[in-house]
Amino acid sequence: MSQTATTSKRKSRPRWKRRKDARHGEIVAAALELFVERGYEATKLADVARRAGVTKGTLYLYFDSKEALFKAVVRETIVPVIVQGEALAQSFTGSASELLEQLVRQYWHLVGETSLAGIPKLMMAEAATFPELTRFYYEEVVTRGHRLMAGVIERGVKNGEFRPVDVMLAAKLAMSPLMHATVARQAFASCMPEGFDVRAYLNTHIDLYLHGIAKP
Amino acid sequence: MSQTATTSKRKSRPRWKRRKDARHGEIVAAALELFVERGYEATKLADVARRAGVTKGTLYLYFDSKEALFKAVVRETIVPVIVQGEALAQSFTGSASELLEQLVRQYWHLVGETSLAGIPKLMMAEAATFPELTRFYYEEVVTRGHRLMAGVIERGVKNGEFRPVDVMLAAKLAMSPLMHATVARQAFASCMPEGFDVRAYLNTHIDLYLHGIAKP
Amino acid sequence: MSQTATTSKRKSRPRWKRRKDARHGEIVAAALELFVERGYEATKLADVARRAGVTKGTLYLYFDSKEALFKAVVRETIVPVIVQGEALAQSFTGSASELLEQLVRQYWHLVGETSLAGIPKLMMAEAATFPELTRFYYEEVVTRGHRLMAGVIERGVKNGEFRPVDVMLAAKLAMSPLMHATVARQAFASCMPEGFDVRAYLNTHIDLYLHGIAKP
Amino acid sequence: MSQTATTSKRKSRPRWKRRKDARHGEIVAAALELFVERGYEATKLADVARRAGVTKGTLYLYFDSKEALFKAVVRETIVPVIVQGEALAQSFTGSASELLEQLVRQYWHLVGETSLAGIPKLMMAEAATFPELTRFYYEEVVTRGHRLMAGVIERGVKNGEFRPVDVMLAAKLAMSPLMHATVARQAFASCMPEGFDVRAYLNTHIDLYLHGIAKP
DNA sequence: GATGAATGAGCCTTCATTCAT
DNA sequence: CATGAATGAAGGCTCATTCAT
Repeated sequence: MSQTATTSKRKSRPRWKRRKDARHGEIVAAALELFVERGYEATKLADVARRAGVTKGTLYLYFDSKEALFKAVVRETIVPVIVQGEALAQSFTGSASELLEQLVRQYWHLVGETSLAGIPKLMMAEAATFPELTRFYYEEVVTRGHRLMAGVIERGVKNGEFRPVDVMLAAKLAMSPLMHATVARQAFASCMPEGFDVRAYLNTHIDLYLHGIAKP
Repeated sequence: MSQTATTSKRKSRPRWKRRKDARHGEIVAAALELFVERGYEATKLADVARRAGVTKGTLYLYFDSKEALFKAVVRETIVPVIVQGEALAQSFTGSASELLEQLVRQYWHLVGETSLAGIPKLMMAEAATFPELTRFYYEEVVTRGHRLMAGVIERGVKNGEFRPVDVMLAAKLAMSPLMHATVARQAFASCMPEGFDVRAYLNTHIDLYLHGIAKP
Repeated sequence: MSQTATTSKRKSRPRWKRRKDARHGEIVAAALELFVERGYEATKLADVARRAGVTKGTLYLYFDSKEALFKAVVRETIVPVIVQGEALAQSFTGSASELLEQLVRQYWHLVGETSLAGIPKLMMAEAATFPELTRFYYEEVVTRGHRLMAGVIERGVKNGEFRPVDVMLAAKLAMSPLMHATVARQAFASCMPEGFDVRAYLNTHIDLYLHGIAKP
Repeated sequence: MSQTATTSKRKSRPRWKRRKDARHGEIVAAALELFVERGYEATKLADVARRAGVTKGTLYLYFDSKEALFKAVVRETIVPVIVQGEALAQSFTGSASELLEQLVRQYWHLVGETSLAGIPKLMMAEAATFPELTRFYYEEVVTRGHRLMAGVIERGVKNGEFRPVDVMLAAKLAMSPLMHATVARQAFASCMPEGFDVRAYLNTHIDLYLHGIAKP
């Protein structure tokens, strides 16, 4: 809800443009929330519009159709994740174990705990409806994420920290508890009134996993 | 699908009754497929009817509404899983490690590989729409499953096979790769043309997990 | 609930026939109630069947369609009224005033207070849907009723009891408070919790009317 | 039918705002005609829309449901009648007999002869379906109308024009021929090809009634 | 004669999309 | 750039009617 861009009038263009850009973002944000909450079909454009503070007609000034909006939501929301992931990969230093732990915790910090957490659930739910988008997501997010993790594990194997394993499978197994927690948390939030102790869950995962892969 | 109704014509009634009993199951089966494929909202009752080999009106002889059909699909499909889970629990003998491995493989055999695999994905996708059903599922399936696994792990801890761990968290972590694979497979099936080597995935999971939890 | 008709076989026809005739009447009675209560369109054949103690299919053994059932209900129910009216006409003795009063009271006794009271309301409501039936009703019931009353009034005029009036109009005016009360009572029953003092209403009507038409 | 459907779209688009205000009334008018003609259940929203010159969907921009439309039709149509009735009551001068006659003729002029005449028939037919609306109608229209008439009669009794009578009953009896004629005319219009000489009917009613109630 | 499972046309209602203002 | 009235294509659900048993 970043309102009023009425401050400086110096640049006449920027004003509008900024407003326009803001609108775009506000609509995407509203749509993300609703798509995650209710799923694609059950989300009404009227609700998206209301939550974004515009009218239905306005949506069509920014997006061609509901489908286009959905795709934009996923694509635009996921891009930062990819970028962050890549950045993370390059800044790695230290042992493989430390990196792996860091990656796991970072994922939760950057995705699991933020509004981005809805995206995986959304993709699971709507994959069949948007095959092309799903392929994009699978390749640019899932696979890339796995490769990121696989690289770390490979380092560990090569430098003798880890046992020799199929690094791609090991990467998937390092991620899957995260993925599942992300998705399940969206679904079962209301069933776990006392919440879900993510910290302990992550600690245990890292502990078990690193013990499991460590060279004896 | 179509049952042979050609058995015996002794009783005059059975013909109809058998048909009627069969219909229920056929409709549920058709609905399950479509709900999993497309989600609740996107599934049209006309399609369910067509796939079940009946007309739209007939659905209402068996279910009060689309919502009721959905709930019936989940409940009736999930009950066998619960029952099998309980049965499995009691037939356990052998070491905790063996049991854990067996449980993991059994789950995949009985759920991951069958049409039941669609249910978890369905629940993830539609949880917010059916809170009551979600609670039922969470308590009768998720939690029960976790407890089953937790019991095994506790055995292992007590008899010295496993390190002392939070058994409930450890149980969740033993299951989450399975859950995630079940759900992701539904969603990304078309993205993995060469399939997904489940056997290797399970082997690696069991290997890593048992190494991770084993007493040094 | 057809019983086994295996007891006495002497008269094969009468037994069944009686049952069959009874069915017919039970269905008509059930239909009358429901048509009056809810109107033609809002009355479901399933409800008629249930109230008559048969199944939907059975209705079609007795009536060709919902429309046919409706017409039968009106015709069969109204015939006794006509017959009684005719009988009444012939048994008249006494002064015109007495006859008029008697007719008014009889109408209420035979129609207004019985289940026949629903018919006028029904005809008012559904007249446009069944023009042919409406014509039948108008001619055989309404007009005939008016003529009956007109005859009495004519007697009164001729023998000097009543002022010279248009007998047909006077007849209608003698009846209309009855008709309106009959119809309104059906409609507003629930709005008049203390009931509606019909006796006083009739007394006042007769009093005013006879004073109004009496020769000064 | 009676209306010349001059609502056509000949003219190039009128102003939206003006259109929107008009739409409401046009829909109500179209619905009134059809509800009266066919009854609530038999009236299809598609027909209402067509007669109002809009599409089905548009109806829902103005009314929440078919039921809401029905209630609006009755309420909005009946309010003017109530208002006129009240106005009439206050403008009364002259003898009670004159007032009564005036009231009777006014009713026919303002209701019996206009499109409002359909409302009483509608309420008779659908009362059971809309109890709340019926109560409103009974209290705000029927009872109020009776009280209006009762006031006039009471005046007459007090000033010696009329005999002492139960004024409420007398009021009902002054109105019931009007009510019945209103309703019956809707129903039996097609059965009275030569029409129905309302003038003579009203004259006779007034004549008989005033003679009947007059102090001897 | 009775049954009741099955049908399918049709209705109310929703909602993504368009377009004149 | 924004609006919001209007559209029309479905979709869920009902119910009169049929027919094999």
